[in-house]
Amino acid sequence: MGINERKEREKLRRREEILEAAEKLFFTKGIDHTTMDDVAEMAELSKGTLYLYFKSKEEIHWEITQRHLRKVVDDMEKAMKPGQNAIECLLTMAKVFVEHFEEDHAAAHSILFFQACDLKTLNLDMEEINRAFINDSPIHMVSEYVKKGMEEGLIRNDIPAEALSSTLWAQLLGVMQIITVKKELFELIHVSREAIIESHIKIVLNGILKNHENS
Amino acid sequence: MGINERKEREKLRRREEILEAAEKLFFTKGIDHTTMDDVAEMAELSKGTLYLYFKSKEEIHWEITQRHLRKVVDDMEKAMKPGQNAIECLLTMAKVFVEHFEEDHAAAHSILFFQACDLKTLNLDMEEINRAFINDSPIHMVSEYVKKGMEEGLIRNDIPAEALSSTLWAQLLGVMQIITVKKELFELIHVSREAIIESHIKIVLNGILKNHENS
DNA sequence: ACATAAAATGACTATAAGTCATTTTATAAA
DNA sequence: TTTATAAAATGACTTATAGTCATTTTATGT
Repeated sequence: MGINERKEREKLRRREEILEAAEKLFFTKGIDHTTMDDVAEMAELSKGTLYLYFKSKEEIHWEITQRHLRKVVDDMEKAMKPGQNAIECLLTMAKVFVEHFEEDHAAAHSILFFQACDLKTLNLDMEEINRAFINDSPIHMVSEYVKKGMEEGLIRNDIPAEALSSTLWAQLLGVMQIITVKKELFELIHVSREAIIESHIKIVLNGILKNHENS
Repeated sequence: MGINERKEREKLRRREEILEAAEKLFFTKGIDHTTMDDVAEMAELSKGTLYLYFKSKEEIHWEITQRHLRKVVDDMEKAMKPGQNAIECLLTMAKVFVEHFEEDHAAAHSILFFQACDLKTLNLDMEEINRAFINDSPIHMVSEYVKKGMEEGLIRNDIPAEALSSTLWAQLLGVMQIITVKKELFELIHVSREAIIESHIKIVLNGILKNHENS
């Protein structure tokens, strides 16, 4: 009785189609200006059907963001070169992340939206939060290399690895957010996007390196 | 003919009343759950009247946020003690800012909202942006003390002061954002709010201090 | 061919921002 | 005091869009 299996596949495929339609629209007209009617039309389905596959527009948005983040993690892993030390790895990761923001504005917008979005309003269950943030998100990879860096004696070890990693992630997102949404402001004060990123990297690098004077 | 002056005062007063009503509601029921009808009722006016004084709900929100930021700057200035060096001043400022976030959740929410909000969607004119971000915002004060710190030889001077200040601000906001909206996530991985803030301060402090080995 | 369950539909409801023709109020002029 | 006019205020209405649900269509098994 392979019919149920086939139906299951078809349901997943339809889900995919909806996500693809939504992603295309989010990319071209922006999330805020994409309505559920737009998504339904693009997916060649009725609006009601969308709600059989997703419980809200936000859930669609959330799923697409998760994909973007998985893609970033994937690209980060590909960019790693053997023989790099932990610091070099972290710098590579930051570079890949920044490039993603430049190359895919819809992805950037999505990631920033959920970065700014209150977890409570998403009412995901704990398992989903766990999976999304601990396993699929770059924050997990940051944590991995921070630990490695501490073991290698390159990164200061007077801050717990989890706290330090979360902080690095939060700081980078803060920087990416401000240069993305407050672009005009920085033009006004003649500070370029690149200058801010460079400044961020310099500060953080200096901030996390083990100080050989004191250790 | 003092009538026009009196009318002008009354108009400003009414504007104030609307902002006060809105702020009260934002504080008690949150911005998202406050409708313009709510504000109108609280201000004992009709909804139409609100739109004679503000062009949108967002404009009311924006004005209230500006007030919160001015209050923060004010408190920062009060907290300064004579004889503090630039680094101590910057630490005091960070402390005051963090305390504000703890004490007034509505203010925190407002500030984070506009931090995440695209400048373009606000369509403010350049003058207003200038006033808001360059004059009234804590970022200006950060910049002032960063420059002082560079002159005192305490802060590294291989990064332009404006870029460094903007970065510090962006990083701190990124950290405040994540600990505010992703509280549950950090509970899950057993990292406290305080641990993240401490970690942030340590990294940044170490990151901006002039390295006496290299200079 | 028929019965049943699963999937899909789209007209409908709900909510809330923003508008505008009309009414009310305050001031100035006759 | 009455009347004309401008300023301020009103609230019913329009618009936009997320989300629902009774009904219809399609697919499967008997």
